[in-house]
Formats: sequence, C-alpha cells, structure tokens
Amino acid sequence: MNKYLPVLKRVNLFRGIEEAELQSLLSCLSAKESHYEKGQTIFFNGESIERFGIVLSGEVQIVQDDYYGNRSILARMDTGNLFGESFACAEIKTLPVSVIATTESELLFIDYHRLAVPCARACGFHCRLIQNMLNIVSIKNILLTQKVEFISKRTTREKLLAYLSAEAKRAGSNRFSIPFNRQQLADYLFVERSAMSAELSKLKKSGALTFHKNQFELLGIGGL
Amino acid sequence: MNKYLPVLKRVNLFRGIEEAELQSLLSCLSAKESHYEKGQTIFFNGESIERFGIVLSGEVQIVQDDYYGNRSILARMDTGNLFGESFACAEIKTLPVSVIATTESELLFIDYHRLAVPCARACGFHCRLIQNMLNIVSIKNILLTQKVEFISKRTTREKLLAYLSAEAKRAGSNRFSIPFNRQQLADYLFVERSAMSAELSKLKKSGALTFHKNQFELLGIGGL
DNA sequence: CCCCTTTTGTTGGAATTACAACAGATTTAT
DNA sequence: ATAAATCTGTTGTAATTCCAACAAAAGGGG
Repeated sequence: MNKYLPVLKRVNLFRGIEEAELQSLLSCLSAKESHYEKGQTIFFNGESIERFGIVLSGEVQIVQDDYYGNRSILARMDTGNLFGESFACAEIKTLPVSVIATTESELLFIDYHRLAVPCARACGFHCRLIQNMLNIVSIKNILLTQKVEFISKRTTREKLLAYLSAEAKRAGSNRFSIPFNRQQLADYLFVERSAMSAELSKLKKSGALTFHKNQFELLGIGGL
Repeated sequence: MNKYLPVLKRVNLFRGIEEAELQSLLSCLSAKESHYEKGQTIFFNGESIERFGIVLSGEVQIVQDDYYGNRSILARMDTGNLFGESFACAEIKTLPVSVIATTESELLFIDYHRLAVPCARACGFHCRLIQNMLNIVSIKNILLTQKVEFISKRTTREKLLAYLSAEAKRAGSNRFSIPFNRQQLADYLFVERSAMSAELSKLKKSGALTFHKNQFELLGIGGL
C-alpha cells in the first residue's frame, strides 16, 4: 500500500488530510486493495454494493449492456478517481451498471458505512470525508450532465464535434488524444461504429479535423 | 414561509432535524423564498451560481437548448425536490444547463456556503445537512444514470419502451400518467416529436400499449 | 520475418428518423 | 358561446443511420 501513497494523497476524498494520517485512516476504514486483470468485471449489473472503489493504477469503465449486446459506456475512471460511490452512498439494492477493468488494474475498496459512521478516533475526519465525497459526487453529476449534452445532439456528426471540442478544451490544445478506440468511442456516444467512422472520414475530407487512431487535431470551423 | 413548513419537513435535506428547529435553521441559512411565473427562467446557462433551490410548489425543468433551438430536458423537479445543488456544491463557474419554471412556482433558495460553513450556533446541524445533501446528490446521480440508460437505446421505440416501463414500475401499475406532453417527452428522449408520435401509434396498433394524452397503459409484451 | 488477429475505413442497401405540411382534437382566451 | 391558439396524429419525402461484408492497416506472437 505504501507504493500507492503518492496516488492516494492526491485523491480528492482525502483532501485536507495529512499524509502522516492517511495510513492509519485507511486502516481504520478497513480499505482493501485488489488486483484485476484486463476485462474482468468488478461490479455486476443487478448486484447490491456497499463498497466503492478508488483506482490506484489502471482504468475502469462504467458500462450498460442491452438485450442485443450493444454496449453503452457511461464513463471511464483512471488513476486517482473513484467509482461506484454514488451507488454505495445512496444504498441502492440493484446496481444499474457494471464496472469493468479496461486494463490491468489495482483498486482500493472502502466500505461506505465505515466512512459515514466513524469510530470515535476518526471523528475528526468524518465531516471532512463526507464533505469531500459531496464534492466528488457533485462533480460526477456535472460530468454526467456534460455526457448527456454530447448524446443529446441529434446527429452523429454533432455528437462527435461536441465530444471532440470538449476534449480539445480539456487538453487546452487543438491537438489531443482521446482515451477510446473506435468501438469504445461509438459505445460512449451511443452510435454505430462504422457509421461513426464514415462520419469521421467526411469531417476529415471537409477539412474540419484530422486524426490518426486516437490522436486528433481540430482544424477550425471552416469545414462545418 | 409557515405555509410551506409541511413541505419542508419532508424535504430530504432536512431529514433528522426537528420541525421546531426548522424555522430557525432556515433563518440561520438566510433561506429566501421567491415566486416565478410559468415559463420564467430561474438559472441561466452560462452563469455562475452559489445558491441551490427547493421547489415549495410548482415544477421546474433542467434543460439544455442547442444552436438550432432543439431543447433537451435533463430532468424535472416537483414539490419537495432540490435543483442546482450539484452545481452549487461543485462551485462551478459556468452553469451548463438552464432551469425553467414549467408552471407557476414558489421556490426557496439557499446559499451553499451557508450550508457548508455554519455559524457556531448551527454547528450541530452541519454534518447532518452535508450528509443529507450527499444522499441527495447520490440519488440524483442514479436518476441521471437511469436517464442515460433510456437515451442509450438505439431506436425511438426502444427509448419509449424503456422510459414507459420504468414509469410503470415506479407507479406500481400498468396504468399510469407521465409528467410530459408530447413535445416534452420528445425533448426528454432526444427525438423528434412527430416521429415519436408515429412510433407511439405503431405501438398502439400492435397492441403493446394504449394511451390518451399523458395517460398510458402497458398491455404486455405480446406486441413487441 | 511471417502469420494470425484485431482494428479501422469503405461501401451499398435496408431501416429508421427528421422534416414539413396539414387536419383533427383539445385547450385557452375573449 | 365562439374564436384563437395549441397540441396531437398522419403522411410523403428527404436525410441519416444501421447493417453486413470486406479490404486495408496495424499490432502481436512465434
């Protein structure tokens, strides 16, 4: 666990908590580290969870699979980010999503009840942790709202442009990488892969953008 | 404000707080009541907010309008529910949505900072309020996740059936009302109104469901 | 280096959705 | 009560997306 202390001290959940206190806090919370292989399912749709996870290394995706095998990616979480915290905090009985390890990953699990109902020793941290958690879930809601904005667009082209514009803004540059391959990007935008690929090629041909694999460059709005 | 005490004591934010304390707590929080006419905009896309709202009576919708005038409804909030809390809690600078009064409404506004940083007198409630708020935003996250599930469906028919099935489940009956007219339902599912109307008629003709205005009855899966 | 697998892009046809227009039904205003 | 406004459903056409198939490109393993 010492190996991941540099990661953990930058996790928003532990903001305001001294590094010297982190280890004993994690021990008090009975935090448990686990290893997952690429492709392994961490949480299954339909189950009830009490723990949320923190990504120490690797990446996980929050997904929904429909009856026909279409996959919808809701979000991806990489190092330092939490997943499943809303479901654990809300104490729901039936998880509406699955969580999948996209790459080999090390994850830290914490039982939400231990966070919410602290022992007397950790009482000084209780409010801090809950307030940090409130900040995290609020930001998650905003990210999900942005995601909804992408998919509210009525054509595949608009969805692509909305998403890619936001990524350029996030990167602070017109050249940037995205964390998805083509199938994953289609699953994130809820469209069909090859049709999206065709749209990307049209956008490239029109001069609006250029790309190779997951590297993109926006070339201005001249082509729109 | 006394008029709305019965509403307020059932608001989840105030769970665990005695009715006798509510009034002084609201005073301490400098809660402010406001009246809005039908159609009035409460929060504007792009602005920065520090207050969140509670619906005392009426209804508000969280919406996004695109360049072409298409409206996307993210959520609706009726009596007793909060809106804007994630944005206020996360302290964002630019609101990505607008909030509109769908009907004539009475709303109560609270400054998030007053909630988070209490005076010495209210210190006993600080943790309680933050924890209640965490529960609220977590549930909001789950509702938004469910909304994403509706719109992840790849055809208008599937979107309709996903939404209507969830409403039947929520109502505990195959006969139920929905809180949207046709245009609003289309805006909620991100589809075009008349195409959706045509799909509803096909579903009725196939025997899957029947409806009149916002009254629906699911007739089993025989018609699918 | 070669072979196999996976990813990406392309293409034509089928399916679905958007659009515009309009008629009928319902609600609102005078 | 009547007229005006709004909502809902229908229809034909245009536009877009999905699907299946396949070729080309890229990546991985022996």
